[in-house]
Amino acid sequence: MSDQAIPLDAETKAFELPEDHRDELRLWLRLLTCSTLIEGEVRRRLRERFDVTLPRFDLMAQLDKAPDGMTLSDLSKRMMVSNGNLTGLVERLVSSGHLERRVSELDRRAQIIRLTTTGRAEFRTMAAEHEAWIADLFGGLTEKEQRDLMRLLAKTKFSARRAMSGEAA
Amino acid sequence: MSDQAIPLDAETKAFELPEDHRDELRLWLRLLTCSTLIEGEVRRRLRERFDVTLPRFDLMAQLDKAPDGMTLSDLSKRMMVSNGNLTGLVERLVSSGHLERRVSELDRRAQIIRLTTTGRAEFRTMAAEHEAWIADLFGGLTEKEQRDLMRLLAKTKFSARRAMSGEAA
DNA sequence: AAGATTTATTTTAAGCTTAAAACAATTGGA
DNA sequence: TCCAATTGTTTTAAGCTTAAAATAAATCTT
Repeated sequence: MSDQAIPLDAETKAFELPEDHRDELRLWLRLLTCSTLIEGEVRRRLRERFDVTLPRFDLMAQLDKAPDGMTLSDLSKRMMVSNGNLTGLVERLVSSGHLERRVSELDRRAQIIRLTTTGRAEFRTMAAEHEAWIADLFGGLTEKEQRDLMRLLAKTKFSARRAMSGEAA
Repeated sequence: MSDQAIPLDAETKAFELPEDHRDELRLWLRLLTCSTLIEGEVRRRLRERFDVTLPRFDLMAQLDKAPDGMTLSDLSKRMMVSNGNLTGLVERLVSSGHLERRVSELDRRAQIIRLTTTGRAEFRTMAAEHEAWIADLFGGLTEKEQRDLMRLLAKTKFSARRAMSGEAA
């Protein structure tokens, strides 16, 4: 009779055996590689073609969807970046004439940020080209593959959010 | 007879009609959201649990796989970051005793960077926990879904690389 | 209404990141 | 050999990013 018997039933976690999670790690690294690769290329092209940074483009993209403007807090939630980050970003885009800020009438702490006419026009030019780049970068996937990937990423997002909100699997 | 007749055959691109690429854009934004979400959480936990930044963790991860060390150039290729970026990162980790550098005997321009004994031990502690976090974050996907996602991301990476190397679809 | 809490934003300090220029050592020819 | 091109690294300038502290206005409680 063996002294170091290990339960055959994997569900029996009495010994808290270190499980092998290398597959999930590989999956994460691949997801990160894809994201980094594409983001880097988009960043490079935005700089090259329009002399604009990706964070500025992203900020303008959010505002383009909100004709009446948004507050900094709304923006920071949408963009998943810190409030302090936006302060500087908005400041630079106001200086360059792409954005305008006005104090909210309902809440004197808050500012409403909006695209200027120029800012909106410039953004739309960039956005059209940007959209074509993305289509090109994902062009090697069939429509079905794109749909499948879309679905799996939705599930991944949901899975991560649940794990982040502190639950049991 | 209509003046603004549009060719019924979508393949006939004589007019270069602006195509609709919103689906690819949505796919890209979802990929980016997943990546940002998970990366942010990993960053937060690394700081909270080990007081370490993600770039430092990533650098140590590369070096852990190379017992004999790597040059800065090798590292920058692997990590997809600039050389100048690594200079500072390595400098800080050498200061903290996690890394050591020695001049290559074959090429006096190059330095070989390695984990110190301490650095390696600390990294492995962190890596084990990190792996469990990732498994948790991806835990909502079945094994099949993980395999499918893996395959689709491989294809995405391939697609992006091809688009970046300047080819026709 | 006063005081406590929350919410919106800015500031600060530190670190990450890049592109471009500079520098240094190596390699490949003529 | 000498010189040009390449390769490995650092420096510089600018901008991005965050967490934490500070400030200010609104809201809630009693």
